[in-house]
Amino acid sequence: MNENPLVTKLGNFVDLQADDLQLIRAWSLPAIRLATGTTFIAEGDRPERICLLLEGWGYRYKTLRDGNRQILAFLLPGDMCDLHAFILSKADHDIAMLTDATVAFVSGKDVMQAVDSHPRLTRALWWSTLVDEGIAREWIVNLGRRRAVHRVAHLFCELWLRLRMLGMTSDGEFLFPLSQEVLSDAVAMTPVHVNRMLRELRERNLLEFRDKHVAIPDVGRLMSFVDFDPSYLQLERRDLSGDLRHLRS
Amino acid sequence: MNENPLVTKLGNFVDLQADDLQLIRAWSLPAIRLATGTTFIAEGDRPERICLLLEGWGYRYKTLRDGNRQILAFLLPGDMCDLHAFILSKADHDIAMLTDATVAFVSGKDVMQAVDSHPRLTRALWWSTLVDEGIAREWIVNLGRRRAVHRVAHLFCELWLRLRMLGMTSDGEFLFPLSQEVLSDAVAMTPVHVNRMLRELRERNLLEFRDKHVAIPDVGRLMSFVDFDPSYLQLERRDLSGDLRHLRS
DNA sequence: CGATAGTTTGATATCCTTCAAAACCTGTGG
DNA sequence: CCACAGGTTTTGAAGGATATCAAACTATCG
Repeated sequence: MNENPLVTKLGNFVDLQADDLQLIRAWSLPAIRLATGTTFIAEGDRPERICLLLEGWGYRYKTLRDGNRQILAFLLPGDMCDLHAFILSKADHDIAMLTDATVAFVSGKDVMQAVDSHPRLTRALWWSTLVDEGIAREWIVNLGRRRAVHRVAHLFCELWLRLRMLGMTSDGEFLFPLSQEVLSDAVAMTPVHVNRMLRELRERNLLEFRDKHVAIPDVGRLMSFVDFDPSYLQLERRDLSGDLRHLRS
Repeated sequence: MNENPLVTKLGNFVDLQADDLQLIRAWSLPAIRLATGTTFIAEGDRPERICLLLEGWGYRYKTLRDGNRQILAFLLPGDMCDLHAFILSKADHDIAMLTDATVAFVSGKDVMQAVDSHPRLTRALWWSTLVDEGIAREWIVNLGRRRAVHRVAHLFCELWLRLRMLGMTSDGEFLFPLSQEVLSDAVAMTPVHVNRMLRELRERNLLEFRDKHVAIPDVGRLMSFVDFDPSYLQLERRDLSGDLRHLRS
């Protein structure tokens, strides 16, 4: 967690070289504090700069006309929150902070220049947007085909692995700063029912809650409870064998 | 529909230059016929080549251990079916054909070389994966927050617009080769309930079915019925004003 | 014409929502 | 240190949307 979280994340895909690292570190300054609840991208915005999340939790969501909100993704340190909005030139959903956070704003021009001159970095950024897409697809499966208990449990498995990769877990537990209402908008249920499902998970000894922390007594048991398949998170270092070796280095 | 569908699609984002076009056209040969039901990517595969869909319908899906299937996306002409699987080096879901189809296989090496040498084309491909991500996110909203009737109606709005962009609609109608069972796996309902929702849409004069075609008597009415917001499909040509102009051309 | 897949309808079961209220926290001011 | 206010969590009871089960009907194709 001392390393720049974007470096940690992209390093999972390519061996970044000195100049790539320098670029990323330059992007990460100056660090800016944002308060819980700050919306920094609203649907329809045409962002001029890209927000890199360095610390704290954010989320993407859409609000329907009837006021219902669906959370599309949780944003964790290392995530470039609105890269897609910049590339597509127009945001199709809102992004806001769930906790106090620190971010850095990178000018879009800088990123696009880097894209044109650093193919290795470009591929790494592209890769990271594809991982996000994979997460979105698994979210579809979760909402479409899993029962309430499993839906909630699946989300905790995902968060566990993403946070662990960032070094933000310790001893089978992590900081979980979200209210049950926020959770309910992520798993598409009522807060009341989320509450009951959490109780069930507690009673099955799959999860424990203290202060604002979740503990997972036995990660393996939780994962087998939901039949969790982590491959969509692309956590294993890319395999270097095969045709691609010459493209890296 | 005479133009190469990938050119049509990417042309929506950048003005492709002669060499980009040449490359894409070269990718599109030789054209290969695939029969309905062919699976060409299974979860865990590490594809060496990328499949470009030229004609017909495909779909992405995941199958859970209990046998339930969730369709993640429909693939239409111009879609590079497994680009992400190639970039990520491992497929996290299956891809198969819903109709007879014609495709072209591009070697991954060729694509990656193009990526390193044609920044404009790279950005266009990246853009197209981001549009797919936007579609996936809207799918999340659809499954999470819309009632059955609206869920089905929303899907037809999306298909209408995507097909129209490709010139595959005529006169308020299009070829819809899917069974209600396939549809039910896309909208996460039982086939029985899909059937009832289709009846309701028919009774409301929002949709009509003949042979294997759907007709939408009044697209505007269908869209306002679901409160459909097309912005996630990124159909408007990218706005050329602002900081970005120098990056294009 | 029969076989097979897809569509349609009905009756009953269930998961989740909705509505309502109590209990519990957390911070704040007196 | 207590009282109080606002948000969050928890519990209960009843209703509704969708699933499940079962079967008839229809279309298509050899």
